[in-house]
Amino acid sequence: MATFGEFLRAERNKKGLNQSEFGQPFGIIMTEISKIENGRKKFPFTSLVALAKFLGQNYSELKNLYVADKLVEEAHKYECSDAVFTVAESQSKYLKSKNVKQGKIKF
Amino acid sequence: MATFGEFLRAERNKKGLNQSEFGQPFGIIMTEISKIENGRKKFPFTSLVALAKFLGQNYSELKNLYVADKLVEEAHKYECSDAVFTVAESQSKYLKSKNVKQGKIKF
DNA sequence: CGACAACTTGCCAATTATTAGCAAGTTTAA
DNA sequence: TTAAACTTGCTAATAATTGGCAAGTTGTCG
Repeated sequence: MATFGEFLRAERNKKGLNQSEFGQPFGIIMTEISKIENGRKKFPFTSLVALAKFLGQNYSELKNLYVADKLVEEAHKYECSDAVFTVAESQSKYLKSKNVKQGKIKF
Repeated sequence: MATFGEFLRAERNKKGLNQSEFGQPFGIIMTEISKIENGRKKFPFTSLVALAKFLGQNYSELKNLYVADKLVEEAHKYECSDAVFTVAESQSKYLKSKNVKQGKIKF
């Protein structure tokens, strides 16, 4: 499992495109693609649906990869052990069960 | 496993303090503590060490709780399933192994 | 029903973070 | 050495987060 940037670079190479060509469909210029592949900035979330189509991949899975990247960055920023992801998962489950009980189906 | 805000509120109640008193040692006024307990804004990270001491708790565990809260918020913002946390963990492990191979011990 | 303490929320200005794009520099391969 | 592909530094614009005050709730006690 690679980072989102590395994943993008691999997909781009599969298609034999350079950064300029790859960015075209999303209106992203070469230098931005470079920064994205190198993890210096995020792929714009608003283009993620288009990206999934372009890559012929499942949107939800792609989104998971995308968001996971952010989570990892956050965890490393705070120098957390990987245990933090387990804690997060149980907090998430807790929140959902709480909201179900309160009738807030919004999850 | 509760949210960080709920956790704080529980700890405060254990000590029998009101929000004003609880915020005192960290220089945080009542309305801010309220927002923090209700998850409307973050406890300042710069005071987390002091908080751990004040609560007599292990700093790393407290930090995990604190950061996990952020991760959950992010995951929900993007409407991700809990699978995202597992993906994140494996991405994190991948990054670490990659950095070890490159001699960057910085994790 | 007041009155008071404890708490929540809305709003705003100020700080902080993130972004897009260009310019300049680096790498790679012929 | 040259050119294409890529990376990085810088800056102005945009977006996100914060602290604090004011105004509004809630809950309890007499």
